[in-house]
Amino acid sequence: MKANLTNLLYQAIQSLNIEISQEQIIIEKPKLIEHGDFSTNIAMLLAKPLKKNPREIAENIINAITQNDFFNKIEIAGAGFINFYLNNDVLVSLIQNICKKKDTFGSNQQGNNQKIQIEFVSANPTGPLHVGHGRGAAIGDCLARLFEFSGWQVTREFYYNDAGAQIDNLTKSVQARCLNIAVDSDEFPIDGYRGEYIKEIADSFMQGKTIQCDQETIKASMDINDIDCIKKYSVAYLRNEQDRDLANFKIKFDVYSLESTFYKKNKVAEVVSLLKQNGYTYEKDEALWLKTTSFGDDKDRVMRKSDGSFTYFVPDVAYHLDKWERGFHRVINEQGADHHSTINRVRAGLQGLKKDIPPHWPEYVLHQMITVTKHGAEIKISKRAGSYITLSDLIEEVGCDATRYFLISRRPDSQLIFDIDLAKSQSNENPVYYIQYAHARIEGVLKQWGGDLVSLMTHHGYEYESLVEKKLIKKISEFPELIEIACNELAPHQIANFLKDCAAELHSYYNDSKFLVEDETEMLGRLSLIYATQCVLKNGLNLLGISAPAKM
RNA sequence: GCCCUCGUAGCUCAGUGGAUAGAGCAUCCCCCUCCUAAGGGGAGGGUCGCACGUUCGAUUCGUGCCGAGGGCGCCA
Repeated sequence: MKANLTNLLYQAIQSLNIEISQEQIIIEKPKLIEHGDFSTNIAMLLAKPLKKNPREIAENIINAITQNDFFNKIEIAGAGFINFYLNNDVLVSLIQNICKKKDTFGSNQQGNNQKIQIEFVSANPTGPLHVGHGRGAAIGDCLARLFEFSGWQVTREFYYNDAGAQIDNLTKSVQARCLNIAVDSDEFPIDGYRGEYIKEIADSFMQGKTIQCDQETIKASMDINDIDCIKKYSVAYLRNEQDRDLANFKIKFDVYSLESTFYKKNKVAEVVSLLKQNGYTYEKDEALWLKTTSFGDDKDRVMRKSDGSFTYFVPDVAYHLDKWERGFHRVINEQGADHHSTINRVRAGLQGLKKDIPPHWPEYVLHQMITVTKHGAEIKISKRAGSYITLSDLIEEVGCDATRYFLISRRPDSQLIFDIDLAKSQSNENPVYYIQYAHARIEGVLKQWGGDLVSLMTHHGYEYESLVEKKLIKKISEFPELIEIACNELAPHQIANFLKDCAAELHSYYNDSKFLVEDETEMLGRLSLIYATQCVLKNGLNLLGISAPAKM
């Protein structure tokens, strides 16, 4: 429709002998329905070069517009905007098109079936997932759904460190708890993990239980000095717990990548020697450094510590080289903003390999911190995890749907306050229920009607005249454009906001008009509009991973 | 000190180079003889952190300052 309009304007302006390129014509969708379905500011842009009053130019343009099949009203407004109003036939076909496309309405083939990998959560198995992981999970999964809806072949991936210093730390903590050393005792490891879950793992280990993880069965040896077994057992225990939390959050990964595999397959060593060979490293203070300053970093970074082990970003570079070699020319990493310093290092490492990897590959979406409040006060402590609120705490308190909604509904780069009271105790006023209720209400009407849905795709003769109808039609027809924007800007929160607005328009319509009326033309016209709205709500909720109930 | 993100209504947050800056919560008023009131209609509430610049037009872009959070480890 936009292209049609651009073309229409282009023809008109050319016929006035005004020099212009198609790209200069910007079509907007006015915020207010009173300003029409489309508008353009072209007359204002032409005012300066033509040295003419913008309203006068607008008038000339309107007079030059030839007959067309789309608009029944074109007028000048404000400082020189030209507003276009769609005619009823176009509105009817917009609605019927949505009803016909149903589940696929809003989807597109922008991705052209190319591969994209989205890495998210990537929590190390050293404790239960916290709310920050939850935010990452919601954002990452929603991005994945958005890209699938946009014609991409998506791989969801989870990377974790199963070897480094933090795992040793976990092992020592569990061992200390096996020995019944209190967490506040001087004998407890200084940087040890102090949450209750460490005690649970220790107890379970001392009872000689077995754990099933990644097709491997691990039996607790009950031997306090069996460091290797404690390590394997603890990691498996926590991996299982994280998987359970993610499953409760309706999130599934396609691939899990382990840091240790990049050591085992010699990939880390290969990366190091390649960087050395390309002249991007030097020795200093018994450590090996990477010249990240060659790629815009403010200082060089240590790759190999003086104790001989590598810093975390070296295997990360190996991992990303692996992603590249697996054919993912588009990769998005979703992580907490506290990790933002890795971006430069990983990209610098990849550039240093001289493998023709683009400088801004991979892409990153960083999310800011979350504050959880209850009864007006911040809460920081959960019993099991000790120092933080877990994702499962949240899901248990407010449910999966509401948790997902609140974690996705804000821009990733703004700090977010998760108000448990709002999400839970005032659940009647909750946006997620508000949206779901709109969907269920429509279902109720359609069920009561009980007619053939096909008749909603072929009806004719009804005039959409009321303001509520026009606003609703405008809203739902913007859905495909919204998908493109959310996908291009990596901004899934826009879906949540859109759905809330869409539900609001529906509720207004519901209160304003009766659908199951005597007049068949009237009934079918209105029912087709709410059915189209239901399709949009359902598709949108699905992109957020939130259920669309038929009844509430 | 340097780098990144943010600063919009009492609170939580959207949004935009253009038309009267929006929503939810909270406050106040009104609406079920009627397809689900988990709903709707209305009222009040704003120096879009501050200043300067670019522009026909800035809340949006740029610079500086102030404030919040994060990063500046041979932690991840």
